[in-house]
Amino acid sequence: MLHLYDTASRSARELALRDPGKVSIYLCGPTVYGPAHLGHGRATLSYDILRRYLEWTGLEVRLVSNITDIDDQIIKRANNENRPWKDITTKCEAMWFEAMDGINVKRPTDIPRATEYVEGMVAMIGELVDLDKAYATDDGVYMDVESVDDYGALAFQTLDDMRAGGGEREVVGAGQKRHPADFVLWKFSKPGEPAWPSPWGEGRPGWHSECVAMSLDLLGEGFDLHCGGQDLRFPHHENERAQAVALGKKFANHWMHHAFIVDGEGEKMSKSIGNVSNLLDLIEHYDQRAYRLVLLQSHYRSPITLDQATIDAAVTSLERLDGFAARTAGLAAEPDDDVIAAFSTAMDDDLDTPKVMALVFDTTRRANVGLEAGEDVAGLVAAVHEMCAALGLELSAGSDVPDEIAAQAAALDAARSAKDFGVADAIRDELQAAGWIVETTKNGTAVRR
RNA sequence: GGCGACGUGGCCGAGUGGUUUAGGCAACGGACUGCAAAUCCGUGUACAUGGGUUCGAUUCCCAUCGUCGCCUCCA
Repeated sequence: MLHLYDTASRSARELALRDPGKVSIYLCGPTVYGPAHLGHGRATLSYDILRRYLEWTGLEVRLVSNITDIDDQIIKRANNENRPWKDITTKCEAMWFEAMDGINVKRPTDIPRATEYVEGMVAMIGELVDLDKAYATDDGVYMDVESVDDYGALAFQTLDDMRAGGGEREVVGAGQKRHPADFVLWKFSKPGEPAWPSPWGEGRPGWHSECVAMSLDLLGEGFDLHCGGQDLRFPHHENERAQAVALGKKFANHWMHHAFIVDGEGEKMSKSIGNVSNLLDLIEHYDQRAYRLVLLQSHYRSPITLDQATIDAAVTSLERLDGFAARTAGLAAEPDDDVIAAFSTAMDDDLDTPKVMALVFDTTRRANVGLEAGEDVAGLVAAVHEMCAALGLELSAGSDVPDEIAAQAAALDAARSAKDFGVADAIRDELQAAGWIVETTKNGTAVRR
């Protein structure tokens, strides 16, 4: 069974399942006000890998991932561009899923939108107010963090320590808050802003409430796993948890956080892989699988550098794996037990995908060696495919070769047999110029792309 | 200032108190090839700096330098 690092307990522990055979996961999704960037890619790819592995082990995964479609950033952009905010959210959501499809990230099983949950959030905030754990001010309704005993459990800091630091930062909503860390649950709207009714006045929900309402509604109390980026650990996840705790509800049983990508300069997010800073550009310019492979070759809790060289290296590695797939295309067998066992062991150890990729490459090499020696390597080949598939990495044995290209390959072989090397080289150059990968095998010339 | 993470060979990136190696990419040498490509074999004073613990540290501890994240709305 999977042992996964748990942020709250700060140790790797078994991912305990509330319901046997089923995994309930909540993943904080995007705010749809711009294109999906490379950072979003790491998030979704990391959890796609987790999800696929869990499914591979035979578990039924329910993955809820929300769309935040009402938020200050959205309003700001709508005002700047003088167009309806829904126009922005609709288009950005469509682009988001286009990007997700492009990097082969499976759709969540549930995709709730914030705007669909406003009533539920109002009801929840009402309960908090009734419990005197939330209160209204002139600009909204705030959560009283001091009413939550263990507030700071995910921040690893007490409220006093938090207050001690961050000196020069502006405290939002300062004047009327009971504590500087109190966060907004409901924001009163200004004229012209999108607004929903509430007992305290028209407004919109704060960011931290939607995930609580949605996760508890769709997954129920004590769901298995809550995921997101390390920057969400605090304040977002802390604040989600605070609301659930204040309501007396059991929240996530396990917390998983992934690290960021940085660019070659060590900045938080890449702005310069070539000209690429968003996912759709990346997919357009590079092998879609390259980013996934880069992530698989490092650990999800380590920050990684993503620059031109990193992507290029991954693209080359993929060509190597594709070449292997092409070379072994006809072989079919049950995957080698030992390899698969090693795979499971590594994955169960906090998703040790770097070790798994080392295993994939080692297995590939062993199979290549066996192949030349004329041994039966079908089990190894099948194991490579099994592992890659379980990680969402699809190997390509190449597309169909048109008759005319096959004819050229045959002509190349004929020229070589006749020791007519000038002709042979010319044909090879021609094929390569047309984008075909030309390989010489024992059975003659093989082409693919 | 507080909290968290991190500094590994040309690059990316795992890992470990001690004999032989993560893995990928690149480079170089070799096998194979008509030549290549692919594949395979082999090669490279690696573990930020200074102390300490230890028979022995890249791995543990302390300090220093540097990097990154969070400390109110960013994956």
